[in-house]
Formats: sequence, structure tokens, C-alpha cells
Amino acid sequence: VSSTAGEAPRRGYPKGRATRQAIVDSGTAMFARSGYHAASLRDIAAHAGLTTAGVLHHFASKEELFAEVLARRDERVREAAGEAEGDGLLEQLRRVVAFDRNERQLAALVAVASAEATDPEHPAHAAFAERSRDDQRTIRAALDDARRTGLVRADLDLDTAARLIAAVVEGLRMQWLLDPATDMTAAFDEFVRGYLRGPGRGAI
Amino acid sequence: VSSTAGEAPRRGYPKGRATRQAIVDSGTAMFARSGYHAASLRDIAAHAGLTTAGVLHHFASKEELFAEVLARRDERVREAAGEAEGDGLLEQLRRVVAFDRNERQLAALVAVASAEATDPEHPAHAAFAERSRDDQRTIRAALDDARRTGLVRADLDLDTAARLIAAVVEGLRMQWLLDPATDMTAAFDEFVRGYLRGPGRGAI
DNA sequence: TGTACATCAGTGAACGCGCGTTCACTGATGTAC
DNA sequence: TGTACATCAGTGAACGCGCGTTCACTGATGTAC
Repeated sequence: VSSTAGEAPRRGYPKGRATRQAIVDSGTAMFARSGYHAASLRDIAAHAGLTTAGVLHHFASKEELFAEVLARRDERVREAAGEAEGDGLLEQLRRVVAFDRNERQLAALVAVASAEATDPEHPAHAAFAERSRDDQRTIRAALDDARRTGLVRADLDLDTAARLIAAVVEGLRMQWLLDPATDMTAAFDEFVRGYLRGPGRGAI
Repeated sequence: VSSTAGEAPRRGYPKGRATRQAIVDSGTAMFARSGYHAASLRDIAAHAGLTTAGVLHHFASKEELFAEVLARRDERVREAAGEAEGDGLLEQLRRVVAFDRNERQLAALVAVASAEATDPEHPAHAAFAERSRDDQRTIRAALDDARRTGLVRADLDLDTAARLIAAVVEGLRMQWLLDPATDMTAAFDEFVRGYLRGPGRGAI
């Protein structure tokens, strides 16, 4: 009755939706800490304040909950990155790095999950491989723009550059996860200064 | 009796040593495929042609076997890298990349293990953090040499450069694990050309 | 406002299963004399 | 070369445990009239 025009028709009661969200949060924390296999539904349930059966009232299986956790994280990263237009690639990637810094658990979760998904027989293998390609495509598109506005030196191979940027971000994230004192932003900026920009372009 | 002078005094019988090696190989394969938690001693034993009790005759516990698998890998990488002297950093890192390419399972194992070890409460957390710092120190030392012989541009911050090199290698490895068609060497060479060397230095 | 009814939220107990580890053991392999 | 003995290599059965999932259920929340 009091619903606004553009609002999506939600399932269940408010309390149910809140619990569902609490389960996703709890799942994120537990999966991030222990990986998919070692995190148990009992732990996740207890951490969210209910029983395993309660969790499975909201999610059909552990795997379904896991998929939801990952989807939610991707969504939030995309929101955090914002639009490429006007801002440029560099600012976008900086925001992603900043997002990681504020969401250590999520970053750890993705690191473990994508490493596990490295196995060609892992159920999420294709999805993670596609995700990796997608990241590189997005970066490549942003590089096209950057070259047009002269922010990137002219003799750069953009496909390889996109691949290297994705690799640096992922590698720095691992270093930071192992040692929180690591300054990801500083290192990334230095990479941009030294690699993407031509000589003589000066400070950022 | 027929032992040579420098030979280390080995434990057990030849057959036992061969079985032990077979268990390490099998463990490497299984841990790489599924990670530490999801790989079972039963699988590892079956793949090596014995029972779980047989495996535990050679290793006191699953964790001890896992530690041996990781130690063996590090050892082999160090062998593959060879000496820095004369060859230079670039050739050393190229050999590490090539080693990964020939040992996909080992690379996957390390990726999963180090992602899991990201958790500060993981038993191997400190060891992996130290390993990461150690890699950067080694690279840093090689960069010092490289600057002296003029292979690296003068205005480079070597600590950050070492950090970035380690990040690129790790990031490219993940991309390659997700998509075996990835040409790690080409991307790494391009990184070296564009970042480490100064402008106008030409081909490698 | 009150009542009947459908759906939702969540519980508690139980299930079958695979896990790492233990134990007592059998046979093979090497060593000493 | 033969014999006695110690150690090693490996088996087969059993253990207690925590796992994901199921089931029948109770009470709360919303909806229709």
C-alpha cells in the first residue's frame, strides 16, 4: 500500500529480509576466514544468531548461500568503483583499492574463492575465469579513453597494459592481506606514474 | 657400505623412501586441486596406492604432510631460479615463471594455500607473510645489482619496484591459472621493458 | 474492529556420511654374528 | 652361507566427531472479509 512506484516487489516479511541479510553478512565473514569448505553452516548460523535449519530456511543449500555472498560482493565493488566517465581509470581503480581496504574480509574471501576456483573442475571455475577476463576488458576500455585524452603514453600495448594492471591490483591485494601495513595505493600510484604515463609527464 | 662421502644418512629402506616420495607427489596433486581442507587423506592415499594408515606411517598427521609438500615446492622453485650472479634478475624471474608453467599443480597449490593463510589465525599465516617479505627482499637485492650495471633506470624507488614485481608475478600467475592461454612471460617482459628500463633503452 | 486463514520464520531432533586418527597386527627387509 | 633378531612398511577394522541436509512441528506475521 505504502510502496513507492519503482520499488521492486520483495519476498517475505521485513524480519525475514533482515535475517537473510544477517546470514549473508555472517557467511561473508566465515567464508572469508576459512574458505568455502572449512566454514560450516553451524558456525555461520550461530554467528547470525540462529540454527542451521534456520539458515536453510532462507537458502536452499550451503552452495546457494556462497553464491549469494560472492554476488553481493561483486555488486558492492561495482558500486564503489563508480562511473568511468569524467573520473578516469585511475580514480576508479583507486576507489576499488580503497574499498578493499575497508572490507578486508570480503577481499580475503575473494582471494580464497578464486584460488580454489582455479581447479578446472571447481563448480565456479568458468564464472571466475570469465570474471577475470571481464575485469581486463573493463580496464582495456578505460585505457582507450585515457589514451584519447593523453593520460597514457602512445606506445603502450593496451591489452597487455590492461592485463598488467589487473595483475598488479590482485598481487598488491595479496601482499596487503598477508601484511596489513602494505600501502597498496602508494605502490599502485607509483606503478601508474612509472608505467602508464610517459616520461616527463610529471606528478599526478 | 657403497655410500659416497658427502651423502646424507637416510632413514628407512629404499622402498619406504620411494613410497614417501609418492605420497608427497600425491599430496601435492590433491592439495592443489582442492585446497588443504577439502583434500582427504583417503584420496591422497588411494592416489598413491595405499591406505590412509599407510600414509600416516610416513607422516604423523595431515598437517605434517602438507608442510612437507609446501617445503618441497619452495625448494624446487629456489633450484629453478638459480643464481642471480651473472644472469641478472630478469632471467631468474623468467625461470620462475617457466617453472610455474611446467608445474601447474604446484602453482595452484601455493595460490590456494597462501590465500587460506591470509587469515591471521591460520597456523601458517606467519610463515606465508614472511615468505612474501622474503621474496620482496630477494628481488630488492637483485635490483640493487641491476641498477649498478645500468639495467634499471636511475630514478626508480627500488623498494616499491620490488613490491610491484612480486605483485605482477603473483597476479599474472592467477590469471594464467584461470586461463592457461595467458602468456605470462610476454606480459612480464613488457612490464620490465615499460617500467624498469628507462625510455630509449630499446629491445631487451 | 474482529475473526479465519495462509504464509512466513525458525526450532529441535535426527539422518547418513566422510573425515583424521588409533590400534593391534602381519609380513618384508635389512643387520650382526 | 645360514640363522636370530630388530626395524621398517603397510594393512584392516574401528573410533568419535562434525558435517550438510531432512523433517515434522510451533508460533508469529500479515491479509481478506
